[in-house]
Amino acid sequence: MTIRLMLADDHRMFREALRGPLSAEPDMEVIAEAGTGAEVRSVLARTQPDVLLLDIALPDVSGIEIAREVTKRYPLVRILALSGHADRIYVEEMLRSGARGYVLKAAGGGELIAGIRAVASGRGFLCSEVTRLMMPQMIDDDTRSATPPLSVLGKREREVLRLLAQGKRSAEIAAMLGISSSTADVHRRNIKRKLGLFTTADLTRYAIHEGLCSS
Amino acid sequence: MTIRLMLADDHRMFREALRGPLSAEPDMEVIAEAGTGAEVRSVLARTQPDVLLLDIALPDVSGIEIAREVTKRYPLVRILALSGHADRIYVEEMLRSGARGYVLKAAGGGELIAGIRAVASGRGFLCSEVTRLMMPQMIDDDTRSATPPLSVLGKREREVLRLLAQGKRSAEIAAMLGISSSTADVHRRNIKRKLGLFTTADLTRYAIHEGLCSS
DNA sequence: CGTGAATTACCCGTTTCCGGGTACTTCCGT
DNA sequence: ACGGAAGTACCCGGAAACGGGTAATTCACG
Repeated sequence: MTIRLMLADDHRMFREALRGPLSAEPDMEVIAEAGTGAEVRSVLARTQPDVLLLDIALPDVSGIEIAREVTKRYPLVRILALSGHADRIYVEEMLRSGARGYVLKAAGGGELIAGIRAVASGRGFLCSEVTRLMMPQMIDDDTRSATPPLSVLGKREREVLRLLAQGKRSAEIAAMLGISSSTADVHRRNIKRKLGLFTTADLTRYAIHEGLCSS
Repeated sequence: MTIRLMLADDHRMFREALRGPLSAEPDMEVIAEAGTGAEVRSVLARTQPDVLLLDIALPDVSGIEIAREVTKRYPLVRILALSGHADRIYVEEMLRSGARGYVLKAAGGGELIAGIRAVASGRGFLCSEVTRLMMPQMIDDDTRSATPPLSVLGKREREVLRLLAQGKRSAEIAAMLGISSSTADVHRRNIKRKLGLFTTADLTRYAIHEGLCSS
């Protein structure tokens, strides 16, 4: 039985290069590609693969959001997340959002193929490095790994965080959002408390990391 | 005549996938690979390719720095930069550091192969999107594009910037570098003046963008 | 050798961020 | 209906950043 694949990654060179080895597998066929979240949506509206290889960092919308939508709208499509970075927050969030597996680009093609087969047959799959990363979960006290997901913040808090990371001062943020500067300060405090962060640089890095703004 | 290639990119999956199409070209041969700057150095010490395909974002050291070293130490090795991002600052800096060409990963394999051939034969090469990016050079007034390269900062200034972006306060930076907090403040002011930036968030984004720290 | 930049260090007053607290309203889930 | 969280807004004093200025030393380059 043939596994129909779809590749979603903004690096066209990568997609093209990957098509060869995957198509060479006797049980695999690449039926579609997409370079942006919008393209993923539009392709899926017409045809659904068995397995969606989804890069977590699409240029227009995060892989997490796409994974949520796809899982909800096309529950038969199995998502295998692809990432350039070993980062626990992303792994957890992607799995929570419906991905069945997670493979690092630092892994070899062999692990990718094994992952595709695993999720196609209904199992989960984590590449070996991600498995190792998730292992010390109970004892790892590293602040970085423990940074909460963006979802702990409310809508307003996310807005304020984005503007802070863009370099706006409290007074500017207040003016932009039509609130007082006291309120902007309160949001800043709440954001820091919830994320366990301290300085504006910490907040900025977090915001970039979560895709709220770009560097 | 065969062009001997070396691939330097931290994504093993990408390197593996790219090897196939490149080796299939009758005039090309992939002789080496590297996933880190350290590996690039150690491989080059033993053997030099004709063309080095160099990803600008290696995990341990920036492609800019590697390009500088390679250009100085192995002037016969021609560097073709590979990047996931169309960003003028990087393009200019890589070209200044000795790269003969620049190709985006968003480009197709065809442009990569054309680029390899061009630099192997002594010409320069920019993929079409990068060419377009460099075009409006004279009229583009966007602050973002005008942000100066990291090289405008002195050694100390770069150290201070890195620590600022990591969330350290002036007093902490002073203690860490063995200087007074006044001096740390002066460096901060000079950095802002030179880069034309204002807030700590601005500095943090810049530092991340320049590869001085991660998000 | 002279000059400019980098590095070091301080003065000052102002603004912003920060962290402690207070309180009210609205919305949503149980 | 009730409770908790989000959103709004303020009080306070202190810390840190900010931006104006001063100055000295060292180093690299023409």
